[in-house]
Amino acid sequence: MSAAFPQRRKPTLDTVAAEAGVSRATVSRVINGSPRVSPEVKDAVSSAIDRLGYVPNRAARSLVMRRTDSIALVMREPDATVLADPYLGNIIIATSQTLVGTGVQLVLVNARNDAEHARLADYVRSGHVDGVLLASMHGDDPLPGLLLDAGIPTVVGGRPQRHLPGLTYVDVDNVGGAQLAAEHLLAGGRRRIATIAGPQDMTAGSDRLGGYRRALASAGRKADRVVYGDFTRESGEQAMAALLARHPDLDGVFAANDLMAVGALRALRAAGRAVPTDVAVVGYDDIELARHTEPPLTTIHQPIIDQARTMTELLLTQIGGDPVADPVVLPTELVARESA
Amino acid sequence: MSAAFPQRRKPTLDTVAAEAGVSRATVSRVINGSPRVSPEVKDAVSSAIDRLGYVPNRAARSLVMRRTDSIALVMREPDATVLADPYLGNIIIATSQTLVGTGVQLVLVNARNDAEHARLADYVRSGHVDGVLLASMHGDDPLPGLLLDAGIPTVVGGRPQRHLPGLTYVDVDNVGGAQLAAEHLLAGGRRRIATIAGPQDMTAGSDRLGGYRRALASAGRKADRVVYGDFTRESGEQAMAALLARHPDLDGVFAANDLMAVGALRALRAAGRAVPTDVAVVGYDDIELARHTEPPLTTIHQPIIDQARTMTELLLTQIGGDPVADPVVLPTELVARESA
DNA sequence: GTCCTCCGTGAGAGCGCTCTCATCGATGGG
DNA sequence: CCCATCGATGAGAGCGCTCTCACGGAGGAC
Repeated sequence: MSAAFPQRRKPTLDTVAAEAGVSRATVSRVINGSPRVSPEVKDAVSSAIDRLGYVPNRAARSLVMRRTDSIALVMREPDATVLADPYLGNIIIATSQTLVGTGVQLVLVNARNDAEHARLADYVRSGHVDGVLLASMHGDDPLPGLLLDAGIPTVVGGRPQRHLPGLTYVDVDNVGGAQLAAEHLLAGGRRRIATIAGPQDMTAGSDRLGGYRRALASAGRKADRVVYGDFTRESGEQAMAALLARHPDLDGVFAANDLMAVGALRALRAAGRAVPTDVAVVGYDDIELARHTEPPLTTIHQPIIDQARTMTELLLTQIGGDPVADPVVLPTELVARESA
Repeated sequence: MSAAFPQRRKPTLDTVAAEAGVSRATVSRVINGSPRVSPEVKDAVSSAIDRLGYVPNRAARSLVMRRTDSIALVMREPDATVLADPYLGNIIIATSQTLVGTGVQLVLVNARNDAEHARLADYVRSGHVDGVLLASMHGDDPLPGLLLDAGIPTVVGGRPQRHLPGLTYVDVDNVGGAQLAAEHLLAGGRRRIATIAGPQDMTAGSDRLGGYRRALASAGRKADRVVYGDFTRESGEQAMAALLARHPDLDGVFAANDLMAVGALRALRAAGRAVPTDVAVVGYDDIELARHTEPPLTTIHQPIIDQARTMTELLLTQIGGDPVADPVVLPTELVARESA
């Protein structure tokens, strides 16, 4: 608003110091809110800053501070999956919103394969970010360990396959959520229940199957009707068809994610089974799509926004010097619609 | 892989120079690929770098280079909208993927209101990024102008309301897409067509209405059946109900986005009209949801990935010193499913 | 009145890098 | 045989900032 001439040479601390008639050190004190500056000098400096339109140079600051006031959000995901599933988009946006007002910037890093992992490690070590948020790790990804060894504050989204002491994570309660889903089916009077499970090399996949089994066990039933999919709609459709062939009498299905549930709905329709009359279906994730299916899908809602916020907050305190916090597991809840 | 001790003090240029027995300047030359270094020295330096696990400090480099090798992606959007619509997520991910391998980093900036705009301008002027990508601008946002004045390379996504000379944008062809949609309805034999238009203070809204009108005019028909929504599903549902009440005889509808089309589908079902038999519906955006509606939605596909890629490429060349390129408008295409 | 404390301020070093300029040895033309 | 030329290398300044330390003056204790 008050920059005298748009394109004159950018003012530096010295420029401001000269304008205000004080030393560079004093200007720095004013900018950083040091209490040891007299009110008059402070005002003089502030007005000089306004007059010149001075903005501190972040590179210079981070060079001497060895801090960058920015964190990286690393996504590790093959392209197609990323785009079909709004999960990552939500994580990204929620993270960025949590950061608003903290003065910390979000750097997005795409590490799709191992080659890019090497780059990434270098990048982080070059001191360009103060900490790292890891989204959607697969299997036994080496990245968390690498970062931990390098002493970079790191928070993982989702429980890592292998627990590393000193590495915090924020997970949503997959076990509890799946349990909720199965209990809902049971409470609805369904007795011949099956599940379309996710890949077992992902914790989301194995935990959800575990929760499902636990619920059935508590009710004194065997959980022996299991077919596996890979979290895509197509796999859900095939799995449902296989389930129907193998257990024609089933009356309830829990799909480990909504996309597979959508596929199941389609297979059920093709087989002439009415939902939920003949077969009740419960999904998992509560994606936008779930409220628009025919019938609308009963599913498990995950607090993605909370997850992103919690991850960010844990990372910031850790960067601030606090000891590494304990892992956090956020509760999930069932959203009852019409499919079960 | 080869860092001797994980946590020794980070090596600097001087460390490497000492290790290799050369001067700091020579090491710098090797790192930056200068041709004026003898092969033997080059090898000696490279191996010293490997041995020490040296990684250049970006802050120091950008301090002297006045370049940061990173760009900002600024999103301007109220929270709710962002999360419901995967558009931004796609733009973000596509941008980040375009940047892979260029050595340029992506910084995400959330400027939700005017207060945050001021911060943003400061942030950009503090030299933390070399250029700015503006996503989803509304109305006559002052931000593009601010950045243009500040001399920051900037590329806008979508056509800005007010054209600023010297500001490039990359748009998808909203006019052409809407025209395609209307022509598809006409080609299908529909004669009593209406449209659910979007907000007219957004170019996507007004351009799509324009394209629709143009198609009808070419066919020698009046485009007088227009109701406005705000791009939400609810508004689409209400708009469709209003349209039905006002023009009970209509046989085709073009909704300016898929969410409103989904609402329209619901209103149509509630009114007992069969789609596409009684009324044909065409949407716009080709969101994931569109392929799962009942019936699957015929819609206009936008090359979002291309848009993000093009924006990024234009920005990079501009940062590289090329003159500001002309705006680019990318073609859209009709995806025929079952609703029309 | 003297000494000590404490507060506000300035001087200056140094963060890790790039780049200009100087240097030095080798090469070649006259 | 000397000097201009050129290519490889080193010395050193400086990017804009923070922070330590020193300093001068005011105020309080004795």
